[in-house]
Amino acid sequence: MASIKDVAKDAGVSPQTVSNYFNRPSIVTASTRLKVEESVSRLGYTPNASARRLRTQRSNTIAIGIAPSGYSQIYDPLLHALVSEADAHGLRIMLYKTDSKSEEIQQFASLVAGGDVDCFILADTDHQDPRVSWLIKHHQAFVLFGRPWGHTNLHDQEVAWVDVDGKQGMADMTRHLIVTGHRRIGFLGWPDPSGTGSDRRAGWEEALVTAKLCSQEETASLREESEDNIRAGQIACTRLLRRHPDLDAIICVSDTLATGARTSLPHDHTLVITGFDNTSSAESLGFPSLEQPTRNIARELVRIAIERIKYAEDGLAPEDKQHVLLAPTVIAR
Amino acid sequence: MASIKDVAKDAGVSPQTVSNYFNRPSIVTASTRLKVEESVSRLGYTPNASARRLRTQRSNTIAIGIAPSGYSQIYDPLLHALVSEADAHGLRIMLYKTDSKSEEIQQFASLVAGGDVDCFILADTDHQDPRVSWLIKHHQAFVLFGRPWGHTNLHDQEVAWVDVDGKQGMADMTRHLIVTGHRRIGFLGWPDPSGTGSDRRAGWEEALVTAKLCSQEETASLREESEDNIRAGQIACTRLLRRHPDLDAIICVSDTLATGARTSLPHDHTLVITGFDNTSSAESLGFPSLEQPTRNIARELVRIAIERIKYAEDGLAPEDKQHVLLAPTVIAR
DNA sequence: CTGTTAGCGCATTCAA
DNA sequence: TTGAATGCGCTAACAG
Repeated sequence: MASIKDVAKDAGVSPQTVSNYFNRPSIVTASTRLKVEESVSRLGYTPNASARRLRTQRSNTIAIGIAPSGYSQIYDPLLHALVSEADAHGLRIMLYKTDSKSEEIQQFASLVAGGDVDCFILADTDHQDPRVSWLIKHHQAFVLFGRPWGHTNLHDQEVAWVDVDGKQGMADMTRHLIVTGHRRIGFLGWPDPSGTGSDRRAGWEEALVTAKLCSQEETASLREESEDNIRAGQIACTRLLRRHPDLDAIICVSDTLATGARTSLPHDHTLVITGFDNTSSAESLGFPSLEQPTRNIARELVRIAIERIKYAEDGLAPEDKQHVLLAPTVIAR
Repeated sequence: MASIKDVAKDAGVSPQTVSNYFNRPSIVTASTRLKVEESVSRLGYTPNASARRLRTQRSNTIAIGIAPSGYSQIYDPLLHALVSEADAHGLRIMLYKTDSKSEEIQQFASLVAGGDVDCFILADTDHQDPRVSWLIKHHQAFVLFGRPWGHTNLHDQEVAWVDVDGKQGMADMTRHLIVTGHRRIGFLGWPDPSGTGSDRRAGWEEALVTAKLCSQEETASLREESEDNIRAGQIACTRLLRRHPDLDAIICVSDTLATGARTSLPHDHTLVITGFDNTSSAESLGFPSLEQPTRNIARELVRIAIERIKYAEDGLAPEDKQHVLLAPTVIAR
């Protein structure tokens, strides 16, 4: 494996010049640059990342925690988009395991001390999340995917986040149903407390009340709560329809609940069910849903990650937005 | 950030002893070990991974390529399982972007030269895959997820792989249908050439013929081919049923096609549809499916990865199986 | 069993 | 503008 010395020897310059060629090309003479360039390509030289990391104390790596089994907030398409986006900025994505929040803090400690990671992306944070406290205390760069619900100050400059505007999306979906002729629109949500759940519900409520389709008080009766699984969704949907047989649409907080609702109805039922996430279930069962702006989420996460790394190192405060809310897209079906 | 020297000073031993404590604990006296242990925990010391990598010339990292958009063979649950399994062996998972096979080889070159990766896991390889040739030529450790279909010698010791035994799974599913009273069992598959597709189809054929439910020649009429999307599955299912209205079950090569088939039928239709992968669609639509042995796949991939790394470095030939076929599980519904 | 010496590959001082 | 020295943190040899 060729090292910087081999290249230097081959090009007839000092190792330092080769280093400069990569890191500060502007200070190398054009003619020298040419010689180095040729040697580099001839020897197929690539700088050794570990050595560079040891020297610069920077890993150029973003770490993402993923829960080993079942549901994690970082969904597959987002991971793809993140890898692509990170790659475009010369950053690498590393995965680490997180069974619990306390275990995750252990991982932070070892990854940081090991010099393996410059910035963390965490999902599913809440009020006074111990992980967030730990990261702030240790001046470790991080970005949240999802607002830290319940955080006293959602716009705390120490806590950067990117989130999907569920309220906006649900309001858009509600308006879509209204303008396509629906008048009695129910809602299937998650039980409190759920920041994301309340936010999404608020979108439905506001759009409904604004359109004067019901009063604020009535909304409570037009909705049901359910755990996020198909069977529970079926039951909740049945309960809701028993109370309000006149509904002509039900907006669900997730595709999972929408799937439950859909499958609890006879196939030829005209009731419209809508979901959230536009998963393959939504496509297969043919119900409308809201699609997350995955590409933009990744772009913003990486942009902010880079700024946070600079901030953590040089202490220079980031100028651009550190709190980004992106609206999902209505997929009509 | 505490370094090995700090720990050594604190514990009153040499840095080397601290190093031994971590890497060859057996050669350190119990009493010394205790002292070191205390200092380590007091200072919160974690070895610097970059320094260790530079020194040992090993990254302890497995790289997985993921396609930036859309479908990749490495599905989400497998990624989770891999992270968990790798963690248990002190290995880390790194993701890299792969738009095309030629781009992927570029990535290989830079990741290897940068000392970032010890072993690659690749999916979706075929006959004379240029990526595989490159890796072998450069003595780079790798494992395939999925057999290299068309490879002259599937049990070439240079090419290790882990795969799911689709044929076995499909045969199991077919037998499951037979013993639960089905006699006319059709098949919805992918168009040739598809190694995975033919393999799965063979499972259905063999089980059917073995049970003397039809002759080998008849099977050709009992099946339809379709691209792997829902709409195409609906159409193919309709076509098949027009030809064979007497079918009492249809085995599909994927949950996607099964979803198409299922939704093309009236809700109260008694025809049984089965899929492959046991996705949320299978659960939501309530059709039987085959579940991939994710946990075991991850375990085998990591085990083989470790052996391949040793092999690539010390040249000592791996003893254990380098070609593993794992059967999926029938999820009856 | 422990301590000393040396160097992995690179980038940042300085001096020329 | 280029070259020579130094050390990031660690571990493999060796010597004690």
